[in-house]
Parts: sequence; structure tokens; C-alpha cells
Amino acid sequence: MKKSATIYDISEKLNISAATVSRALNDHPKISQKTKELVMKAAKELNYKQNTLAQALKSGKTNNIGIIVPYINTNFFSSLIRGIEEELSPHGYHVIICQSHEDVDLERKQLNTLLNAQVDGIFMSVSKTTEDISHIEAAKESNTPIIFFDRKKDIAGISTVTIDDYKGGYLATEHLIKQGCRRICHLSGDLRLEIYQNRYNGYIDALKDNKLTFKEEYVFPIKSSIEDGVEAIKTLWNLSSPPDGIFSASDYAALGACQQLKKKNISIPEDVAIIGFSNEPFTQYMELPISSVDQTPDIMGKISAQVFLEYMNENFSGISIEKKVVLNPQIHIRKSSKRK
Amino acid sequence: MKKSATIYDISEKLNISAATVSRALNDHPKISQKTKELVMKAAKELNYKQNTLAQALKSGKTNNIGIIVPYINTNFFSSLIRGIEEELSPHGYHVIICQSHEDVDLERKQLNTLLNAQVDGIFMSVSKTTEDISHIEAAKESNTPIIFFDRKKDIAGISTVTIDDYKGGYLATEHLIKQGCRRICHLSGDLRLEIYQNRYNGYIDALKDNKLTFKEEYVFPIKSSIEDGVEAIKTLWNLSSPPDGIFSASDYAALGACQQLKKKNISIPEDVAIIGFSNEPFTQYMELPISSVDQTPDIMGKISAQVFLEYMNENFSGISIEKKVVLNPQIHIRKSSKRK
DNA sequence: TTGTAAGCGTTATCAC
DNA sequence: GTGATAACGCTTACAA
Repeated sequence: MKKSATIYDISEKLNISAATVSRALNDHPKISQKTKELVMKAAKELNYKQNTLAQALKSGKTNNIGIIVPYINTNFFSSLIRGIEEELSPHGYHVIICQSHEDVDLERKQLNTLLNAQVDGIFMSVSKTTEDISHIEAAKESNTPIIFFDRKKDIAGISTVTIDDYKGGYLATEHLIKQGCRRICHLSGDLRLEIYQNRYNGYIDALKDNKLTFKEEYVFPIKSSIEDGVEAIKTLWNLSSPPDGIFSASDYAALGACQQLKKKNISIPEDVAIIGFSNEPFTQYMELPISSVDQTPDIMGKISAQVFLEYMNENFSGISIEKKVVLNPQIHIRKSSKRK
Repeated sequence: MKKSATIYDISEKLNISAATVSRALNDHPKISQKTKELVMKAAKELNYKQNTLAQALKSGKTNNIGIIVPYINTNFFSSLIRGIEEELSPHGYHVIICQSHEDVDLERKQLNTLLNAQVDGIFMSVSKTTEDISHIEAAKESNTPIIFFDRKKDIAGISTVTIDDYKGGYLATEHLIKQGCRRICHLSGDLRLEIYQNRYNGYIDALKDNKLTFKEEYVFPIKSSIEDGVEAIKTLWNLSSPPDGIFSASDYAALGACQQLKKKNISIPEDVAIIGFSNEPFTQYMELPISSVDQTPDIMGKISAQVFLEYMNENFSGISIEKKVVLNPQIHIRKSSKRK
């Protein structure tokens, strides 16, 4: 293992002190131009690479940030991570990714190893099983800034970047009503998570505001899979008066619903109008494109990163403001719900 | 900024040396059980967290690995990264992700910052514009293990994990021939990349082995977009004898082709059979599901990680073997190419 | 403008 | 079993 050159190797070669080398490398104003040039040249020759580790130990700043998500390979989270990376990379940060697998124990472990690794900040979207939040509160004590995106918990002092899921649910439902739907059902996600609860609340209020009665039997719990959408149709079409509109909290369940309805020869959107949530890429590729509510994960990622950068600046000057950014959901109307 | 406890805080509290504390924490065999217990208890009380940074500086091992991909938010790369993370996380590694945006200059920069950050290993898939590979060869000199996955370059001493793209192209083409296709065209990817060149070669050889003549005009270059697939059909259907089979190096172009053919009222698979590449999730969701060649990115990620772990062990004992793992592509036959 | 020396938090090598 | 000390590579008062 050939070890790489250090500032001492440069200092020896040039017969100057390591401190001077360090300063020259950092473009310190009080170092003569000539010395700087000499140092730069020697650095090139020796193939010197800054050891950011030593620098980090000294300064207490690693220039690493950590992200914890349930799974990285979904369109939503990977787009979000891309947004964060692209915003932070130009500022010299490296992005460490961790998966919680929707498991609070793993989430806790990941959070702690990130803290041990001295990351400068942590971005996270909590798992479905995160009810006890003591690990996050403990992490807050370490003074490492934490930022929640999408799936948040209410903890004083922690900034959040989310979309207005309530509004998303409201707009989607209202859209179906405007298309003439009167018996609208909701395929609801895991209500332990705020985001799904909010979409549900938006659905309920849109019904209410339009004088439509809410029916318990029109709410079908799903797990964001195609199969669940299929099941939903099977169950709902056993009712005395089946729905004429479907607002699904998941695009996958919406897809399953479409498939099953087609099997039953029920036409979309004439007999049943459908709208999903997340604007998964596939929704627009279908022969029958599916309407959906876009969460703009790329923007959410970029904004989260900006909130972090602002925090780093504020904190530098001693101030620190908790931010709660709420983005507007973008509704995409496609064939599955457009009756004209 | 409340700074966290160090081994010195523990050593003061217990009136023992920091060295002893360190040894107790690391379960050194020569430390008495009583001391260990005392130290553990004090560590808990002081909320001591191991500073992995200091440890890394001392040991030269950061337990971080870096991944460089063109973009993280594609199904292929995000699944691959997931595979690497899940294999390496249990071994205590953190995964840093970087994007090259298909730009060799950015790739070089990312590679160098990863090296500066002293990562223990680098996984990369080269960008489309990577022709000069001097930055990778220079990185090799640092003795940081590098592993190519999917998009590789031939560099002595660097292990690679890829799928057999040649075989993928061959099997896909052969499948079309078995379905009765005689005029098979190929929507080819960027031939600067080995993977696309190999798929192309597989196509050519399958034609040859089945006594079908290769026609230059049946090869249409694409950029993995839906629009390119649409364009391909427009152009190819101007030929005196248009194709009756399409092997696309990209699922997106295959989708575009399907859309355009439908517009022209040409039936799939009866008039034209189509098969794509990558097995993007959407291919199976379509009303007309599209056949495709699966690159099994999850497996590719896990194997890449294993190659890295093996290297770390071998290197420990002074040996080091260059590995070239080639995975078998999995062909998924769906409606778009199944004539029965 | 440059040099000296201390320190960031660990761990490894000697001692005892 | 445990303690003292040096070292990992860098930055930064304080001196000169």
C-alpha cells in the first residue's frame, strides 16, 4: 500500500514548514505568491491529495450529510435524493444514503451510525413503523441539524419540507366531483403516516364541501401494490351501489384498479373515473394514462438541501430558525378521469 | 454547540487512563471484566459516541465506499445501489453516492473528491463521454480498490461485474426469429459504450447464425427515449420493406415504437414483434406488456459488493485477484413478442 | 511572510 | 492489567 503524499512531504522537498504549505494550499492571503506557486508545483509533482479526514477531525466538519429513507429504489425517493445531491454537491458535500426498510429499529441504528460518522446534517423520511421517536429527539440533542422531508414527525426545532397532502387529496376528490362522480371511494394508505391521513382528510372535506355524504364502506385500506387495487375493486363492486369515482393514495393501487375494472368490462373514465397519487412515471406511459397528483420529489429534494444550507449559515451567526416548507401538489389530469 | 464526550471524559471520571478506556471499549482481552463494566457504564452515562473520524484517521480505514453513476434516479441504477447498500451496510460501511451526469469532467471531479475523502473503495459505471480514462488509471495508483459495474472499461487490475450484453442481444434477436420474424431491425444505443456495442454484436450474430442477411438500413440509433422510438418507426416504415421484428436496446424506445405502431394501426405482435432491454418496471404494467431483457440490477449490486468484500479480505493477506464476473441476462417474454 | 507547537480523538507500542 | 506517549494529517494561535 503506497501511502500518499502529505504536506510534510511537500515541506521537506521545499525546505519550508508544513504550516506554510498548509496556508499556501488554502490560499492564505499572507503567503507570498512565489511560495504559493512553489507549493502548488510540488503538490502536483508529488501527486498530493488533501486528506479531508484529518481536516474534518480538526475542524469538526466532515462535509458529509446523511439521508435515511425506507428504500432508495423508488421513483419518489431516488428523485428526491438526486435533488439533494445536485444541490449539495457543488457546495462540497458528499451524500451518504441509508435505508430503513420501514423498520424503526434499523432506522435508529442508521441514525446512530450517521451521528458517529459526524455527518454535518441528516435528512430523513420516517418509516411506517416509527411511532416512538426518542431516537430522533436524542439525535437532536447532538446539535446535528435534522431535516424531515415528506414523512415527518412534529418535533420542535426540526425543519420539515413536505407537500400539502391534504390539498392533494382535496383537489383530486374535487376533480372527480367536477367530472360528475357522486359515489367516490378512497383507497387509503397506511394511516399511521401523516401523509396518508392528510390525503384522507382532504378527501373527506372535499366530499363535505360538495354536499356528498361520506360512507365508511367507500374507504378501502391498501398497501400501495397493484394487487391491493385489484382486491379493492373486487370488494367495492360487491356493494349495492358501487363507486363511480376512485381516488387512490397510490398509483400502483390505481393501476390494479384499472386492470380489474377492464376485466369486468367497466369503462374508464365513463363508468368510473380514477385518479392516483405520486405521478409515477408509468402512469403517463399507459395506453389509458392515469391521472395523478405529483409530489415533485426533485423540487422537494432541492428545497430540503436549501433549508440545510440556510441553517448552516444561520447557525454560523448564532441564529437558527425552524422552517416548515409546504409545497403545492401538482395535479395531472389524464384520460383515466377526463370525461370532458 | 455542545461537544460530545470523549474517552478522556470517561478516563477522568473513572481515574484511569484514556488508553485503558479505549481498550475496554474495544473489548480488549487483557482488560479486567470489572474495568470494562465500569467503562461501559460511564460511557452510557456520559452519552459517549465513538468518533469514527479519529479512528479513521488513525487506522486509514473510513468504512465509507463511494459509488459513481450517471444518474441515481433510474430504476437500473437505484436498484443497483440498493443492492450494494444492503450487502455492505451489515458490514459497517456507509455508501456515498455521486452522479456524473454522463460528463467525464464531472466524473473525474467526483472520483477525486472520493479519493480525498479516503473512501475504502469505489464502485463506478462510466459515463457515455468517458473515452480518456487517465483519471481512473490515476485513481488505481492510489491503491483504493475500484470496481466497475455494467459500464466498464478494460483496465488491468480492476474487477468488473457486468451482464452478458452480447448474449442478451443474441437471445432477444433469436427469440424474434423463432417467432417467425425475418426482417428484424435494431434500435441501437450509444455505441461508444461497450454494453450497447455488445447488444448490437449479439443481434448481428444471431441474424448470421440463422441465415438472415444483415441490413445497415435496419439499424437505427436511439438515445433511450420514447421520442426516439417514435422517430425510428417513422423512418423505418418509409423503407420499401419495413421490419416485422424490432429489438430495441432500450425499453423506452420500445415503448415509443409501440405507441407509433398503434397509431399506424399495425398490430403487435402479429405484424411486428417487439422486445426491449432493461426490464423497466413499466414494461409489465402496460395493457400490451412489452418483452424485455432483464439486467438484474439488484443482483449486480450485491455481487459487486461481494467482490469488494472479498478483495478487502484478500488484500489483508497480501493476495489480490482481479475478478471479471459476468451475469446471465434474464429474458422476459411478454405479449409484445409472443405469437405462439 | 514564515516557523513553532499544540491539538482534534483514537489506537498501538512500549513500559511497568 | 494498566499507564505514558507517539502518531495519523491537518489547521491555527502565537512568535519571530
